[in-house]
Amino acid sequence: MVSAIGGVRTAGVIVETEAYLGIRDKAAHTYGGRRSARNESMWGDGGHAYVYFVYGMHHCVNAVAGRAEEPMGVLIRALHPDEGLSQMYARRRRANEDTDLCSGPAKLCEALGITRRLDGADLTAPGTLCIERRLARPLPASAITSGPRVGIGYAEEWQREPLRFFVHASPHVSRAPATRPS
DNA sequence: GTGTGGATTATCT
DNA sequence: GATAATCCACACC
Repeated sequence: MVSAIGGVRTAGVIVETEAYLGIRDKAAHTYGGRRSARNESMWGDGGHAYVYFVYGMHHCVNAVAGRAEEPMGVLIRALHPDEGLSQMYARRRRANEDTDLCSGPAKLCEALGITRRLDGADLTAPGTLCIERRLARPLPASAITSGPRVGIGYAEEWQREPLRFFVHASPHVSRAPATRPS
């Protein structure tokens, strides 16, 4: 994932995501067909960004995945930063090491300068925000682990669905693999 | 190292 | 008026 703001590129390899499965997923902003100005871009065609603001101070970014009128998305939870690190440190004064820059959905938005101004951006074409192929070859499936999603305690049975995906060997994921849910 | 609670505001009811 | 797809600081072990 790449941002280019004010001519400065910052980028990293996506190492952690969560899936949100549309109107039937209780954890999704679009559960039950809820549609509003805030989540409008989730209802557009896939390949665009959905950027939202939470907890009065944080932004998070999704890649919209469904077709138009199918509000599915992939929350980008962590990156392995590999370009524009000095700019990331400038945006995140509190970070002391590379693993503090993008190891969380709100952190990576701060590091890449992503705000609601970029809501709806086309991720498939070069621009201020886009997703590029950054690895020479895809990771093997064995490098990726799934587990329960994070921060959605209100979602009842959907809470435990293994819809979080992360590269288990990466030190840049947002937290250690979840210990078994009883 | 681990656990707990405060910050802070857009958005919806 | 309540809630939220989070992060950070600080207390305590």
